[in-house]
Amino acid sequence: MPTPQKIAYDPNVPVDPRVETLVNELIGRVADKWTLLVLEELEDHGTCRFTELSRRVPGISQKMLTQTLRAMERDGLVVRTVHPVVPPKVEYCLTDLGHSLGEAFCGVWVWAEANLERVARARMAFDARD
Amino acid sequence: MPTPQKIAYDPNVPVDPRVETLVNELIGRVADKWTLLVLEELEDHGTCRFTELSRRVPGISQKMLTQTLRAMERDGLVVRTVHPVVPPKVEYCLTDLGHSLGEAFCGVWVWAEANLERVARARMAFDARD
DNA sequence: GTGCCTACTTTCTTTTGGAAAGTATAGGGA
DNA sequence: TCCCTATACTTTCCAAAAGAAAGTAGGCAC
Repeated sequence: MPTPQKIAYDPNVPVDPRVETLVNELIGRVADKWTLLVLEELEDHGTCRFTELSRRVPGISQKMLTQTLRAMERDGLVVRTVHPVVPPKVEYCLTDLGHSLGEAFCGVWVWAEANLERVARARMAFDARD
Repeated sequence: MPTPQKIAYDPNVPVDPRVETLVNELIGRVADKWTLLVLEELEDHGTCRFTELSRRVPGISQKMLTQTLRAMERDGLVVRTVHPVVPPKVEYCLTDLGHSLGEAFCGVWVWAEANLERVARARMAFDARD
């Protein structure tokens, strides 16, 4: 292990550009509307079934829910458990990694809630120009 | 002001569903790949010109850069300054609000850098199944 | 005149997303 | 027996969004 793990970002330590590319790709994958909403739902309600999620996540289509859950499973964020019964029962829950991502995004939820009004005012001001 | 501003999320305090809808919408707007990458660039390099940004943000097209910057401007995240010269010179920089969003996303960057390998391993394991 | 510079805009094509219908399977009711 | 229900998808079709590339404006150097 050549370097100890960093805790916070330090702009004075240049990052290996290959690492930066990988980080950008991962951020692009993970910073997705549906991934975020599913993550939040699983954080708040723990283990969920497919239909439960599709009811809880506002506006998601079944297609996007399947895609999002598969991608999250592949990335190690959720575990998918199939119970071989009829009608089918499939449960999804967060892994430790998924939970840690949820915590990392926590600041963004807090920010959004705290700044709703500021953004609304900025939009009104912008739209009123000209 | 009916309630004091919350600092952290408390699952025991139910949130007004209308507020939750607005927060979801705002998250959906702001948690966008290009918004994040532009935000990072402006955090790291301060004021930037259009072409500079399009060079620095990997893979963005001019069209998406314009769209992203306009949306960020409308939301009060960046300021756009036009210098009436020829050839044109337009500078973009973060507002306080934009900077605070950057800080809120900081946890996600740290998470991504810290967990690159774990995600890579999860993907390999997933792809090796069957 | 021709070309150059920047910050876009426009046009066209490809990719992605959403809505709705279809699939498989077993049990229960008429 | 036939039909209906329930769940977790998959498929199909169409609209919306994103990407690539070319076009625009307008002063200045040559």
